[in-house]
Amino acid sequence: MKGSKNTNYIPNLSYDCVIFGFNGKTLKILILEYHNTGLFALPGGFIKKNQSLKDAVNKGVEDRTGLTNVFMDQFQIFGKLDRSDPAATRRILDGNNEDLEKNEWMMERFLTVGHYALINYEEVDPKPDHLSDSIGWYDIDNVPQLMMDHNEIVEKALEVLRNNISEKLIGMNLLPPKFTMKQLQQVFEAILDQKLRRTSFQRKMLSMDILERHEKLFEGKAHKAPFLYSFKQ
Amino acid sequence: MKGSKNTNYIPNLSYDCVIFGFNGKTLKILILEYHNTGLFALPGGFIKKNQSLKDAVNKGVEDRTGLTNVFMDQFQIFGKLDRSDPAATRRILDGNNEDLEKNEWMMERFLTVGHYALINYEEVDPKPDHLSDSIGWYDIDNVPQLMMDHNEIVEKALEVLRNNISEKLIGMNLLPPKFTMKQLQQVFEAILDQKLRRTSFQRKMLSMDILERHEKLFEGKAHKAPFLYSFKQ
DNA sequence: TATGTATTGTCTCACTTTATGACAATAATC
DNA sequence: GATTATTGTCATAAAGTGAGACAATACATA
Repeated sequence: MKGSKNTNYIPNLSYDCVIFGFNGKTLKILILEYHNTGLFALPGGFIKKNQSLKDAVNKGVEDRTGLTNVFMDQFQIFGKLDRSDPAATRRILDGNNEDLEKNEWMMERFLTVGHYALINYEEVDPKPDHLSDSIGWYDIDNVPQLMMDHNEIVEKALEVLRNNISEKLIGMNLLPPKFTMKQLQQVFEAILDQKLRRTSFQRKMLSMDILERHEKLFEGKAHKAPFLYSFKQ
Repeated sequence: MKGSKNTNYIPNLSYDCVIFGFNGKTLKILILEYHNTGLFALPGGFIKKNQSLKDAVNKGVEDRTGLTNVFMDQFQIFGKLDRSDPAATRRILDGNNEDLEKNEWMMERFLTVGHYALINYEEVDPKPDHLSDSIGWYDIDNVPQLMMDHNEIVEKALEVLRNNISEKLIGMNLLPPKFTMKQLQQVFEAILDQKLRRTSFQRKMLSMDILERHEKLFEGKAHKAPFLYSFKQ
């Protein structure tokens, strides 16, 4: 996008992605901060004219996390008239010494396609892109003020994640390939933001016939070692 | 959009809407046929540059059904590279003696925002728009071949409807304000495409405390008259 | 080596929800 | 007045869930 009129991208349309990770205790999301602006935002970008939406988002997430084959889903397009903020865009371009005139198209109204991604926190090495100072993990209940309507996008993403966790079993994407029952429970608890009963949870998970039991995990702790599990198939 | 370059609309972005109705027996959707083309399609359209996505879709549905305040929700954006079909668009414009050059922008790649709407079948008087020959109801299991990826959009819409019917109680939008328990059950059965148990269904609906019971409905049939219900609030 | 500690896997019992069938009530017909 | 089809509700069985109990066990400590 650097130093050119917009001949490459679909105009007026962007994507944003709420990237969830789980560090064993709390649910986190990736947020980036733009150079010299104090502006926080979700990772996002534009769709090339010869690129599918899916490819565009995958590419964006890969660039920022180094991960490929990330579980990801779009959940809503945000299309309000007043959601864009050209002043903020201008500040970002200014802060990076980008040519304003040549990026005029970015000041227009944008609709954005909201996505969420679930990734294994431990495998990720977030990298800031060329416009950003930093990219980092924030606890889901401690998200700073974000630009435009990005806070609303985060709220919606979390809502969708909560609705989907039980039926679609997508929580697996937040864990390493092998995990203990306790870890699985902690993921559910972090997403739903409520305590679950250990015995009921275990019974339910096992009865669903989706887990494969492996060797035990010896952590060196003074108690019975738990089994490791993976998702079947 | 008639006779102008595209200065009014967001380029490369459209909406399509799967409009569901229920005639008492089967679930139906509205499909339109373009003049002199034999092309069937979902009702859809473009978003004006100074119009929110929601307003655009509401307007489109109102124009075609005469209904305002229709229950509607977006469920997915379709963004594959090859989903557009400029040849079909050209046939539609040709069939209506529209100026091809002035509508050149319509031949570009489009992403579309899929919506579904639920309406009271009996209140609707579908009207073809100026490009269309006819608009009419089709049984959900007897949908003709549609242009572009519209069949896929219908499939997805139905899937989303099925997933949402139980938890979000959106089925009410398919019924008149007052209805019998049997009618309500028939809506569920049509959407889920499976028989439900009368007693369990009734008990569940009543236990949810969402229905208000009214006078009985005397249909002139030789059996006990059922109560009429409406949704609370 | 023996004992203590924290956590795990599983079981039990009470309680709630759901499935399935039974049955009386009733609006219209014969 | 008897018949018919459907409705509203109850009875019982089956399945699922909540809450706690308890033995098993991996390691720490003595």
